[in-house]
Amino acid sequence: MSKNTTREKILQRCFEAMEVVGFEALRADKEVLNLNISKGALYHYFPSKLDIGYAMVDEIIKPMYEKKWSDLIDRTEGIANSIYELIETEKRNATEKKILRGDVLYNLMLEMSGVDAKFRQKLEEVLELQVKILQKAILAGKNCNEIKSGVDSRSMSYLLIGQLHGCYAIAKTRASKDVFTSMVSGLQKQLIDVLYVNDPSRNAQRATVASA
Amino acid sequence: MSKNTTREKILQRCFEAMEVVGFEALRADKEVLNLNISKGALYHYFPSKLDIGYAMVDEIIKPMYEKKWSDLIDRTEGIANSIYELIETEKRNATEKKILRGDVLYNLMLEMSGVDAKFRQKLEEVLELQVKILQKAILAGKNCNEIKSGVDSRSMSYLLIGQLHGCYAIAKTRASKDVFTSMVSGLQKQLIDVLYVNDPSRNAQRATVASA
DNA sequence: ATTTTTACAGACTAGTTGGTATATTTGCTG
DNA sequence: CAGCAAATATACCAACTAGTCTGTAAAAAT
Repeated sequence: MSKNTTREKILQRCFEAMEVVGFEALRADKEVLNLNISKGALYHYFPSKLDIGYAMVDEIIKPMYEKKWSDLIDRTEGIANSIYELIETEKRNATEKKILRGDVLYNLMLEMSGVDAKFRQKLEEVLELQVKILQKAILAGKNCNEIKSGVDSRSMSYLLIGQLHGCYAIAKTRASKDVFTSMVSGLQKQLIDVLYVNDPSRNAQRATVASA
Repeated sequence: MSKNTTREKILQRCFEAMEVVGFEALRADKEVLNLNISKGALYHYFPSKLDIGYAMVDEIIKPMYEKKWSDLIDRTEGIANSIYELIETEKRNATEKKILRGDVLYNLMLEMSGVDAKFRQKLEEVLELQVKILQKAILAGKNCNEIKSGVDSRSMSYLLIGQLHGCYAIAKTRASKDVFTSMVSGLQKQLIDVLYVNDPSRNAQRATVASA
């Protein structure tokens, strides 16, 4: 899978630790020591801790979130259904542990946006990447009459991504996976009212029954 | 206003600093030194830094968020309008600086929920306080036929508060007040579709014209 | 073959952190 | 005013932080 170079091993390990504790609390030298990689090697590949952070965003997080929405890229039909299904996946993938950690990108956004300008800019890129994919999909959904013509694709994309963020944040504080799933379900219901011409949850049910 | 005791001065100053940099980055001793209060006094009133945090949540943040939603407490009519107006206020109060900082409670939730159990529990209390006020209001709104009977008051409350959180988070990363106001406007439009029997934005317009 | 560059190792440092120990002052009570 | 506790000052500390320094072994270039 991964190239398994020292640099990539460092990055992966630091990312996994950062997912759990956040960036500021990450102790990069201690993490890599567990891989029998010395501090010298660490600072050979990365001039500073912040540079590890930048690399994590560019090389791990950005591709990760691009993949997350990849179902929507260059679609011309079945879009309403796909969006609904992607949100459904978000629920399915939730575990108690993941909810306690929250979403890596969202956590980083709140932690680092105010701390370092370059970090903020890189996180903004990832955010914008998601928004653009979603925006294009909503536009296409309007074209094929699956999505109501009244919705503004750009602001709806921001809102939807922000709303998902909200679900993660509240569920993290409530420390409850159930809170997360029920909030996301509520979000889906809202979308059916606001976004879709037809109700995609029916298709989803059909699909679920068919695959059972 | 405030009692101006040493303890309260410490708490207020630490809170103001914490609003900007977060809890972990707060240097309580250096903050109070600027008030000519020594480290000895600080640790006389608070056994540890975490205890300062707990006190900030209990004595400053909790009342702050209770006040924020106080318009909804024990109301029996004009509820849809009041909710709409409170969200409108959120937009009005936004400044570029505030958006860069984000919302104190939300920031703390993401920063501290995973770090300290007692902190999480205290933040959960504040969250729950807001949810309960909103939930009661939505219930009352259903009673007086201002809010659609189909909505579940509890999950809708969570969702609404989470959605506001989402607006703050995205706007912080985009570093733009405009992003915030446009997201909140989008949220209001959704609520009109999903929540309200009549469109409260018309009343709001009427009220705005009348007060001008 | 020799020089140069890359990749690493690990001891070391300067600065910071939250917190303590001890001494001194203040304000109250009898 | 004596005595005592609360309030405050200040020097101090151990642990920890990100990052540097010096050195070396292997690879690559010349």
